[in-house]
Amino acid sequence: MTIPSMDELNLMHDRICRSVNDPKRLQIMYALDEQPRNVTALAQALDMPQSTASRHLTMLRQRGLVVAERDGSSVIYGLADHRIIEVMNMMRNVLRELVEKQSNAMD
Amino acid sequence: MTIPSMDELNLMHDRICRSVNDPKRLQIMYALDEQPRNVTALAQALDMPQSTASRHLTMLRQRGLVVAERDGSSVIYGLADHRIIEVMNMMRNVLRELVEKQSNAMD
DNA sequence: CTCATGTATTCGGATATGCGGATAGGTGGA
DNA sequence: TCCACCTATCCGCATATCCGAATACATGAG
Repeated sequence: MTIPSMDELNLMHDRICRSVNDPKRLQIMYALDEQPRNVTALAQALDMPQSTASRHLTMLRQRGLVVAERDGSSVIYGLADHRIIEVMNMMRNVLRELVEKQSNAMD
Repeated sequence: MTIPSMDELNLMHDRICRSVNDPKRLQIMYALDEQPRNVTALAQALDMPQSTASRHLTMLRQRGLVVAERDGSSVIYGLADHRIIEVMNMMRNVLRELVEKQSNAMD
């Protein structure tokens, strides 16, 4: 894997990093990975206003991280690619190490 | 790996997602992984103002993603954990799939 | 002590982002 | 066609983020 060009970095930032740069969106993606849902159900499950859930879903959908499928009058949202979860889980692992190092530094 | 709590998501966002949410910081981390450097050298290599490089480095350092070591009058910065690169590379892979899907969708 | 060099921070201003109530728009059943 | 329900968007406002020149601060050499 070579060193990425600025073009690739810009694209990566715009599509993925931005998407992941909000705790509620992280929460939404984990929830959708666990179980696809419509906006209302998602908003209720995560205890957030419908407009907030819809806004985030629209954003994630535009970036291609989330997929929408119409089902009657509602729209079922699902995760486009499970590897997004793997990316986030890897970030969790890195985080753990960071926190650990930080505690050691207090000695 | 269990579903993360909001606390963990907030921490993850604050420490890692935020750090990664800027193309120049992505660039900086790849550069430091390839070769630790001082601020001036880094700024020159990446063709950005010294103040910009320093500001980003300070930010990454506070989050623990980057490590600083004094060497005389200069400060050598390096990547704290190579797995950060792995996270970014995984994002690149996901990105490729997204872009591919997007092209197919144009048929 | 003074200078040269490298680093960190300040500053004003532009831009981006998030929020959530209110509202408009779409969909299917009766 | 009317209604109930679900979804998307609008709006005003608050906050966060980034920039880069200028400036302050730190370090080591002479």
